[in-house]
Amino acid sequence: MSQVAYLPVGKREQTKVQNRLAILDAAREVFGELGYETATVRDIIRRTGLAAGTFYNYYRSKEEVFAALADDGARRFGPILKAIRAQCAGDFEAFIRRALEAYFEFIADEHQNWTARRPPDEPHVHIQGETPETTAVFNEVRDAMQQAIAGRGGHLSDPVFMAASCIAVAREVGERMLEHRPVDTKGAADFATAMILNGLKGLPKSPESGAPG
Amino acid sequence: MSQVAYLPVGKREQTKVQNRLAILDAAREVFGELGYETATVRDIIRRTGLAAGTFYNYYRSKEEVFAALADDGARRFGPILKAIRAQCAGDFEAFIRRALEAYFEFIADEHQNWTARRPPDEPHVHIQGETPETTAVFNEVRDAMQQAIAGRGGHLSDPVFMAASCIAVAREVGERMLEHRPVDTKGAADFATAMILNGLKGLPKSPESGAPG
Amino acid sequence: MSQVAYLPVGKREQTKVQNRLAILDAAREVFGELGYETATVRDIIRRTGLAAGTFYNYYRSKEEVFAALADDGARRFGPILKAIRAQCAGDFEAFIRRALEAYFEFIADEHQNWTARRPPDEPHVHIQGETPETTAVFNEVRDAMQQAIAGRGGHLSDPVFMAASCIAVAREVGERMLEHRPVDTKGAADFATAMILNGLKGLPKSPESGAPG
Amino acid sequence: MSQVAYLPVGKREQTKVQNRLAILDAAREVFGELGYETATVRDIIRRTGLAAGTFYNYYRSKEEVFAALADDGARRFGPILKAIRAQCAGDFEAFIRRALEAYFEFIADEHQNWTARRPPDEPHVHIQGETPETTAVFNEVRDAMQQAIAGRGGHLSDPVFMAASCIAVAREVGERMLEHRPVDTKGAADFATAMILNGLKGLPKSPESGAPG
DNA sequence: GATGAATGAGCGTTCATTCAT
DNA sequence: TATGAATGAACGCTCATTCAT
Repeated sequence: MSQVAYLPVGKREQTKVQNRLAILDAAREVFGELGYETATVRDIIRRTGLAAGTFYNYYRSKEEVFAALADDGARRFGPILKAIRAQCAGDFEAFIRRALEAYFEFIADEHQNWTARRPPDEPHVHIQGETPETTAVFNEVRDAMQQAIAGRGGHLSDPVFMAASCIAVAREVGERMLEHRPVDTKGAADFATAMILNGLKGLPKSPESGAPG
Repeated sequence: MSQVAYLPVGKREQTKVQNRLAILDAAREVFGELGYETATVRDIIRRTGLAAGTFYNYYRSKEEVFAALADDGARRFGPILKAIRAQCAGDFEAFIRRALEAYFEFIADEHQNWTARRPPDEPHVHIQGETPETTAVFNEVRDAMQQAIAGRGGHLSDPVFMAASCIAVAREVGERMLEHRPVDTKGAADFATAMILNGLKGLPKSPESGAPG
Repeated sequence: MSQVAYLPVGKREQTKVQNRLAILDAAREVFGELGYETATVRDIIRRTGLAAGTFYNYYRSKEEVFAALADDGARRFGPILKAIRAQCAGDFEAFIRRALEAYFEFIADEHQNWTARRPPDEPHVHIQGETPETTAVFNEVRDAMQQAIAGRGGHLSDPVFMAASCIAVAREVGERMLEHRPVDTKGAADFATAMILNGLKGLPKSPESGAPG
Repeated sequence: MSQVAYLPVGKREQTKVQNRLAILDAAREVFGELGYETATVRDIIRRTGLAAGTFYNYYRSKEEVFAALADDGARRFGPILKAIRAQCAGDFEAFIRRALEAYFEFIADEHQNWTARRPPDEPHVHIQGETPETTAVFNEVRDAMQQAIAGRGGHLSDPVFMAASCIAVAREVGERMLEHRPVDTKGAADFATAMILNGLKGLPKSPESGAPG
């Protein structure tokens, strides 16, 4: 009967953590399969085996569980990206290359973990590449790129267009990558890096091109 | 006493045309603001001041009014794009440049016409660049680009990644362009053209680059 | 230009009469095919080629056109039944027999006229036997039978049950008759008459059987 | 401390059972008053005092609650009828008599239970005898009669007319019976049995009587 | 009188959220 | 805290009826 708990690891707390994780997992699946709009809270809790009301003990709304997933992705990816920025200080090209590599690896992992959990051969609907987590990570890469581009001295055109373009390339290549077996993160990173760096290199030098500042 | 009516000009016909336009306009706004899933038929008709049932005198469903908007865009843009393809046969770079110009001009027009119709200073939520019409036009450009890229002889990397990237750049640059005054279609086209053509030029030459087949 | 009209037969009146008839015909068809609940006013007017609003120049509601059809049947059948009652005064069995014959002939005619008007081989839904008109005629026969039964001197059981039974037999046999080709009104009348008269003959003699009075 | 629960007795379970019954009762009333087509789900739930959505916690659709009522009747009456058929094998007249008795008793019970549940003197519209339950029971009797008639050796006229007539008599007599106090099932059964058996006996002997085959 | 678009109450149904147990 | 039935606003859509033309 004696129990010394240095951390909240009693039965109750374990259950709480487990339930929270179960909801998150289910939500990731459901959002991935159905998209945010089509997915319902019922879809999520049905997959956990918990009761409908229990959902609201953990998240106040469908929106909040979505945000929590995104947070989770950001929390795991944030340090990685920060390290890359530190290592590549001053070397723009190296930063772009390594950030893209990390991004593609993250979303490939995410996708793989999640699809791996399903029993094989079970009937299931087509699965979208985007989940809140991959979206959040994408947003982090985008912000980092925007800062890197905006902060770069030199002769380049409008940084808004530049960042938007780089981001767009990364997102699209990432989605295509996930659609093919085997998932080839190196190939995707090579392609996107070349496309982005060469594209940026060739841009007109005038920042007064009329593009928004 | 002589009266030659080239068009239906009775009051009834006028209101009919007006109502149809009002519904289309409202639908464009609502889809732009909320997206297809979130938008409801009631959102659309509420904005017209018409009664709920009246919507269904003009369109059989939410899907149909969406398709009508997309059709409209495609119908207006299709011939333009076809002419460009004919004129630039064989000249890939010229095709890319002119297709992008035409695309940016189209969405700029669309956006302007539509925002111009609103009473100024009326409170309204931020409006996304994407409407069914611009989406349809965008899809046409995408298809044309994919064909152009896939059909190009030579040593290039995976056309799936290439087309996806070009398209993504066009879309993102287009959205950023619309967010700033004055809307500078020339600047956007210059930027996107350079980004895409230079990006493509610098790609690794081996089709075995690891990209999906 | 001279026109001597003893009756309202001007163009206007003709159209009015024609429209009224067209609506009645269409309503008979539609009620027969779909039943009162499922049938819509739109179904009726669509079949006339008239405009929706025109319906309401002739009948105030779906209910009213239904009643008008019933009236029409009653108006045509009433004199026939009255004549039979006069001729068979005092002869209960003859009255039953001839009333049933007249009833089966009426509904067979009605059914035939109406199905005959359709172009052959045109696809159409299954058609119910009952229309407001046949229902009305049925009601007249029922009332006559109830009176005849109630008014008969003698030893019989409860007239409410008796009338209900006779009526039920007539209705059911009538419906089955219409379902078979060739429509055999004589056979139906023979059967129903025998069933009813023999059934009535064998009834227990006590009017105090506890049945409602 | 020992507690053996044979039935769920928590408050929740009680309300659930109560609600289910309330919905069934309301549905029986509404279908009886308005008929299946005219009745709406809202009519049903309004009468229970429950919220609109609650209906769908118990039944998936209007159709399903109707089927549940019919099932209920059939489930209760089926064994009774089966026993009668077994006991009367070969004795057609006994079968008819006892089947009719059982039928009239069933619908009388049904009617009584249901009207008893209403608060007395509350204003309410007249209620038809037919509910899904009585309809289902009636259908069972009909099927049994049709088989008995069709399977009987001998010289009789068309079984289609015969079965239809017997059934019609049973139905109509049943409805009249319910309309009068006190409800006299014995009187109704005596009457219907005599009417049917005598009616059948007196039928013309030739199967070529002109009735449809 | 004929027209047919406009109306709006009402339909069956869904679903995020609440709350008594 | 977990439960799951209850809630009720909102959905897409239908249709009897009205009314300006």
